[in-house]
Amino acid sequence: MSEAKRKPKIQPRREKILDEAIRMLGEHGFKGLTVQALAERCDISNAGLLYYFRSKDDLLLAVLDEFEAREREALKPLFERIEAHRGDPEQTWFAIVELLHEMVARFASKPDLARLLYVLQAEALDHTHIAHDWFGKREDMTLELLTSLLDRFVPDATATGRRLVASMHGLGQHWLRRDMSFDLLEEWRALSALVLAPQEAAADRRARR
Amino acid sequence: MSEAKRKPKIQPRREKILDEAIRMLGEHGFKGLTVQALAERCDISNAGLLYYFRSKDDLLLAVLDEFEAREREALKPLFERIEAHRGDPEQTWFAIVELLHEMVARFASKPDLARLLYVLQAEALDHTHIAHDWFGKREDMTLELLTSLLDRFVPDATATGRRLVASMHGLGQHWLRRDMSFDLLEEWRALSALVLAPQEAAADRRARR
Amino acid sequence: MSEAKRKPKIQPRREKILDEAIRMLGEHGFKGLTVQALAERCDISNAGLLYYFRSKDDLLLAVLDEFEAREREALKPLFERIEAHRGDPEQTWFAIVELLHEMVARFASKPDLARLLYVLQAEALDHTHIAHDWFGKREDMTLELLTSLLDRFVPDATATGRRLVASMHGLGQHWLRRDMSFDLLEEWRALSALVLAPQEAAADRRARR
Amino acid sequence: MSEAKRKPKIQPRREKILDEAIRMLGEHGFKGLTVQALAERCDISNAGLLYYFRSKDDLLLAVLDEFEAREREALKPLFERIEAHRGDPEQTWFAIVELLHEMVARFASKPDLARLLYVLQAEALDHTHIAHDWFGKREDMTLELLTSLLDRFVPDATATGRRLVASMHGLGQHWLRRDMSFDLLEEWRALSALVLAPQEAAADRRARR
DNA sequence: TATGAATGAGTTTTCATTCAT
DNA sequence: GATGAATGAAAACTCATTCAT
Repeated sequence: MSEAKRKPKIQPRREKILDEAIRMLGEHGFKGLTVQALAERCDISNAGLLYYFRSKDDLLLAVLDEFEAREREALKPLFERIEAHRGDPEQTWFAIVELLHEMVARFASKPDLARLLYVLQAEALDHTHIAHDWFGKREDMTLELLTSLLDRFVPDATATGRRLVASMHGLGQHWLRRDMSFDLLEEWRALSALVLAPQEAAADRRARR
Repeated sequence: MSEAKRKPKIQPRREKILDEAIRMLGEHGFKGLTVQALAERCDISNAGLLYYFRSKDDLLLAVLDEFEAREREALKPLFERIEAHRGDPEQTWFAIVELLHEMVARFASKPDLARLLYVLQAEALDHTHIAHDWFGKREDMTLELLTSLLDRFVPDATATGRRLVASMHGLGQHWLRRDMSFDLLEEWRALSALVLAPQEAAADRRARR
Repeated sequence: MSEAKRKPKIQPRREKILDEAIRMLGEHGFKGLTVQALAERCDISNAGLLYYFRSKDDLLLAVLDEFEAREREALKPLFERIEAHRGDPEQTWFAIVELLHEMVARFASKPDLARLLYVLQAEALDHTHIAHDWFGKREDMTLELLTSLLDRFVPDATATGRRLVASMHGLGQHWLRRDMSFDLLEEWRALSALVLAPQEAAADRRARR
Repeated sequence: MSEAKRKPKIQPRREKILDEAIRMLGEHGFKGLTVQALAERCDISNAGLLYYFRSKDDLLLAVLDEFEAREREALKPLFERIEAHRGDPEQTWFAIVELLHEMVARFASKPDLARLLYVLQAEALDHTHIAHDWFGKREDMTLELLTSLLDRFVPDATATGRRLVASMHGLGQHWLRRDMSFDLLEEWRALSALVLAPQEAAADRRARR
């Protein structure tokens, strides 16, 4: 019974705010979010919210870091698997494909996160946007990661990485814009297969030998 | 004489405002744009600007329509060529590929327009955004267009159209995010080729016969 | 009759605000003044006031400049008289004494200005205060002015100038603190006479010869 | 043993706060001081500070009383000497002059205290300021004190007292405003000598007899 | 056509203060 | 004694919009 009482406090305030902020940022973007509105949704006062995050800017950065931490956490086992199969190219390849798939699966299952990412990313195209650099670095890292993963399998790993990133994000946004009315995962499987086709073919050949 | 008079105002006020608005909207988005700032850049007063566009919302819609009109105008000859080659599948196919290429070429040569599109598109993911419907319709139309064009060549034209749209926009955004540091057209040629590969192959086969 | 109608607008808004600001700044200091309160007293909205002065800081600086301009204007004939008597030391001396007297007379007749000066001056002791530099410069100028005026009559003009400035301000503040309950001018005449006593004596001697 | 324990807290919290408050009040005035900022400098929490002083207002009054207590303590021997020499006018006179000198010497050696006094004094010109009455009383007492001391030596003791107070404070403020760039004590000796000149002369005459 | 003046509604942020622990 | 959490009230400033001229 004491558990029942504790329930509403199971999620400490800070977490609650971050959660709600992710949702609202995804809906209205950073400029469209008002501290007031966020506070209301968290059943806390305006000033109460700013007790946890000293400013709206700080909140944004905190949300972004939280977002990335969650992402990293969720993808961690996939990276480990890739590492584990390092000796076996075929298995590594499958692991990489699965990683790409899982990245998209995350968004498909948590559209809030997807919206957050795409809306802020576009807003942050503006060089004066507080999150501009954050997204710049993130893009760099993603690209580097993919490049290093694909390096063994692909002639121009950079270009292939870029194509994957671009089409993945493009598809994700398109999916959101169409109100999630098609099967994102299915489509991604097809599209990524096309992007990786030459390599698949090569892998195929290798496998048949 | 009337020409002489017009000279210093070669670009009438309304045009000037639209032009400047395109730039500024692309930089800061709709919410990031202030009437004041735009007016200043146009050497006009706050109230003066709103004489031309009754409200900030109206201005946005006007910009969007202007944008589409220019787009349509620029792409018109391409559509006409497709129409003209209607009888010859191979020529039609080439015309379609060239249309796709030209779409991207437009953005590569006018990054302002590209920014405008992507920034507003993301902002408009918000269902309450004034431009939400506009972008919804635009997406529908683009998709329908591509579907109808590809219908004769592709088994699942809808899916292929979607893939093209998604990867095109994804690549465009990626290009902006990377500060236009790679050759967008080159990359798009490669990526679109991959997306269209099965069809290319079929077209190839057809051509050899 | 049209004059009667114009009456309430005889003092344009900007002037009205400056006037009221002088009063309120003198009462509560800069930090104690709220834009809101000032706006109310001027029968204008918060935002309306900031239409004339872009920020509270700007307002302060404007007030200070206005203050100085009025001061300069009021003292101008005195300076001219000093200049006019340049050839006659005795007359010059009387003119200087009268200038000092008039400086104080201004404050005695406009306690608002006196309060403004003293309150802000103390606040601006803080090096980070917006008006810190302004008061620094003003002090320098006053000192230089007095020094140059006294130079012909006094061995250490700098020290004498300092003593005059110090005792003048000290007396003025004391007068305000005692709710203007004594005759400021009378006291200043006596105090300044003491400060200038050695010179008076010398002048006396000269005169008797 | 209890001494050993106290060592790291040689200066108990309350003292520390008062000390730091004197400094900060002197820098930014009462309105410019934030409880938060003061607490930080004292390595104590916001709420912790208000445990010692129930409110910011209380703190101010406590600081003021502390200030006066220290002042009284420091000047005590001087008063005693005056009292001791009561029978000998010449010695009494010298003791009074020394008292005035010591008052200024205190400020010269502790500019923090001087700033505190002048900044708050000016702020408190405002009738609604919490310390307004405190400073009113203080001024009264100082004046009464000087008047009673000078009464035996001077025709108009009130006026002479006023002149001393005024020029003393005026000089002190001027000294702070000029960033303590001249020798305050030297200047005060000269200025006070001028203010007391007629009496000095009389005392002189008396002494020669 | 165009503007100067003005505003209502809202935005982020600050601050003294409270209270349960 | 002391603190973390929280708040109500207010502050300066912004912004789209209106209106008389």
